[in-house]
Amino acid sequence: MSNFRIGQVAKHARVTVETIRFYEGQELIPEPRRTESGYRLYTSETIRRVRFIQRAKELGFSLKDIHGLLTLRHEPSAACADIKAKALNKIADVEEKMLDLTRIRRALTDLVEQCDVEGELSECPILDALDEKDGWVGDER
Amino acid sequence: MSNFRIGQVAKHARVTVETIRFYEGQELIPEPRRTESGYRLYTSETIRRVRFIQRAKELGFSLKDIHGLLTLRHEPSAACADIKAKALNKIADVEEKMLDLTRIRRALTDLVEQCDVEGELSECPILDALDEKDGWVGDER
DNA sequence: CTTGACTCTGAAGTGTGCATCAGGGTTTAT
DNA sequence: ATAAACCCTGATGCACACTTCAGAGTCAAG
Repeated sequence: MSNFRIGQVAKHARVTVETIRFYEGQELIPEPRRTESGYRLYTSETIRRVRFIQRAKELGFSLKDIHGLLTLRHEPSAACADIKAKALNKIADVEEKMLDLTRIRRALTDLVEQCDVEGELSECPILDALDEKDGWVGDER
Repeated sequence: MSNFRIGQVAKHARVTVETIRFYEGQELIPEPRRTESGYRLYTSETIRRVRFIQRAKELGFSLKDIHGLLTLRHEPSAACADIKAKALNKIADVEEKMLDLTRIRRALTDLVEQCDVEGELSECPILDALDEKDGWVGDER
């Protein structure tokens, strides 16, 4: 169930072979072993990794973020406490993303409802939806 | 409560003036009126818009997506049904993102727990997080 | 044993989302 | 009335995440 060549990995993970090689350069996937002639040989683990990377990207994580996620558990000499701290930070990131998504969805569902009730869209509920957590426009950081 | 110049808008929206002008070029914000000498004059509506754009970006929406969101409500001759369909598509996107984030958070909290209980972390739980919804690696489109 | 699909490396190019610079004009405070 | 702070346009530069060459070797099928 192993020994995929780069093209097969690409197909299964729905990316191009160049993306795979690029990820290798970025250390997002480990250097694979090679055939005698130099062809890369992968296992299905790599396919899972590449798929994970694609999903995480869609969620707004940068490749750097993703690298952090993927290497959380075996940092060079990290004490368990360090790993935990980092993981907790990531959790906070994730939760903020979720909160914002909730607001966006709220705005969108409001829009749909207005669509249902009237044939007419007077005001823009999308613009309103992300407002309330800031006060008036004049608030500074 | 109106008549902001570009620098004030930038400050209130926590971006640079270049970003504002860039957004104008991308038609993400409307062309503002001008003073006699050519200075742009905005209302607080623009500040709200720019803030909205920043949030949506953090969620992984591209500027093109955001343009779509912002112009949903007054498409040239779009039937309400078209607008609704677009909004529903976005909602589906958002909900998928939320599901994925939930899975990632789960993986991260599991990781933290393992950290608490043991000093030992066996396999990478993060990779598992986004796995189950695809079948085996061999599924094609 | 040749044709076509696949793979290799390294370098250069692309699209997005701005940031920076060059070379000016405008406003405001002192 | 002049310096500081702001604004203008248009061009160029930059980080990120790839994509596209260019030029060559490898392998399976007929």
